[in-house]
Amino acid sequence: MTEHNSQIVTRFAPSPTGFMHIGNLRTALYSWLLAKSQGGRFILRIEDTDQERLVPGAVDVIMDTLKITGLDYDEGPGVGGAHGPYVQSERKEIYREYAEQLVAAGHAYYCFCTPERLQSLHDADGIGGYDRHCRDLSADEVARRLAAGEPHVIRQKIPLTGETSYYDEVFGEITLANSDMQDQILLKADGFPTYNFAHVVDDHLMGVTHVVRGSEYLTSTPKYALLYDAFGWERPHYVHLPLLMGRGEDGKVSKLSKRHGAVSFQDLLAAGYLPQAVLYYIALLGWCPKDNNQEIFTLEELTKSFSVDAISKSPSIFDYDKLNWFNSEYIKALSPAEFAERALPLLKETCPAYVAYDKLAALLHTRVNTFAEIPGMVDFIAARLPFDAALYTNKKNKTTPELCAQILAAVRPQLTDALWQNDALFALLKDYAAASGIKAGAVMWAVRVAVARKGVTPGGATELLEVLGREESLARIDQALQELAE
RNA sequence: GGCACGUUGGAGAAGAGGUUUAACUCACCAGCCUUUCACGCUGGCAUUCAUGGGUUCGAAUCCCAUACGUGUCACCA
Repeated sequence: MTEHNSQIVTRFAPSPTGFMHIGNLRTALYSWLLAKSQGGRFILRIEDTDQERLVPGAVDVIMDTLKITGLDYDEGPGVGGAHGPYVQSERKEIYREYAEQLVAAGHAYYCFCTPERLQSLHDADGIGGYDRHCRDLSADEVARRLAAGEPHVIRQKIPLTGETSYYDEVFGEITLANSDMQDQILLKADGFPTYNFAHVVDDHLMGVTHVVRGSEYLTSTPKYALLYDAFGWERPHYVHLPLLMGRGEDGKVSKLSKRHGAVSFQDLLAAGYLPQAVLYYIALLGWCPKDNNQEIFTLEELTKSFSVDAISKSPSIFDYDKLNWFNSEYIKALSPAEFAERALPLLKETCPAYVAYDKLAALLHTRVNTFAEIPGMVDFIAARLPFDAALYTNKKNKTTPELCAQILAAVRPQLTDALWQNDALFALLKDYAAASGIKAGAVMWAVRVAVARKGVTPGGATELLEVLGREESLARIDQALQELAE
């Protein structure tokens, strides 16, 4: 940061695609953090200049996401501000004006080439740029074709020689030969600007001091810098972020995308992740707090420790294992009531009415990574699983089907209605173990397996009895006794 | 293919010439605890920082080359 005397202004400028990619969310987060950690302002701007990709309701998705995550903005759609409108399609006239200003100054030119001709310039791999066919058209010809209403675009006139550099706050000095840059399109034939042009005009007009975005823009930024120069505007500070990658099933790493699984914020929420778990997990991808604190629970804490110089240059791989751990930590941090509020609907939906939902929820609280796992964890309650004799043999507790049958037969008559509560049930089984000389673990194992018919359950034997209720428990034990006899 | 950027363990990473026998977290493994699993606790998990050179008394940290990876070369952003 070199600019301390004036206020920092950052922005998040997504295009409304209908979903919030997790990489975009991280960009929004860092952009927000940069502004807020310096007492600056944060702007939301919608980049919807591609008329062919308009998605209805997509702006709401963006606004909802920022709302849920607490990334509030000082200016933007819905809240207004002094530099509006904040939706690019509503600023169409502004771009034309500035583009023509550039043409007049000799930094841009009209191009009448057809999309077909442009297409033919690309090789088989789609590589190969514009040949600057219209760069030196005479003023007369341009005027004539314009008057004739010929479709046209406006392109940036990149210097043919020399090189352009800029300083990136993360990557340092970046230099590109001007000859390696294309005369990119500024204004499209439909009159809308391209991203390449619109964001420069808007960032300047909106007073953005720090541009925070993904590193895929690292090598196109010199062109933008040239645009600032052509206008005589002060260039902003650039903060390019390392990419978020995913590892595919083939083991290859590439830009995080749908083929890696759930990668949009709403997909992750739907998969049972908590908003803050997602937010704070991605905060740690490409950035590390100085104290290396892995568990951050508030945006304030994050804001306090955020600094641009701690952003890493190398791409990071999105790891669902760690996200799961994060999520389980945040779930554990929930109060029992908060947990129940989210878990209960799921339990009522999947489990029969005789189930003690509250007790079950309490058992699940510390054992769950995501809410989406719950149905799978309680499947044995929702319906009786098929008999599996192998479960009755447990090495550690030294159980065999015969022993289990013996235990169940002995215990079953003592299971009276009166003691249907975990502690009492537990005491009963413990007493039986002591009296019979059988290991407590074996007794518990027999009962739990008989009742659950599953090896891994969200609770011990008597906890499950309590959850299932007396009637269902006894029915399951009777069934087990019968099956073991056969 | 050109250009740009990157490279510390399976993953996130600390480290910014000597106090590093490379921190911490996830995952994994082992043990303990235990009414199973989980939780919790304890311990293990890179003699090595992509490779090869060089600079230096000394390098993960500086330089060069190579390899590999990623990004980018659209009337998409």
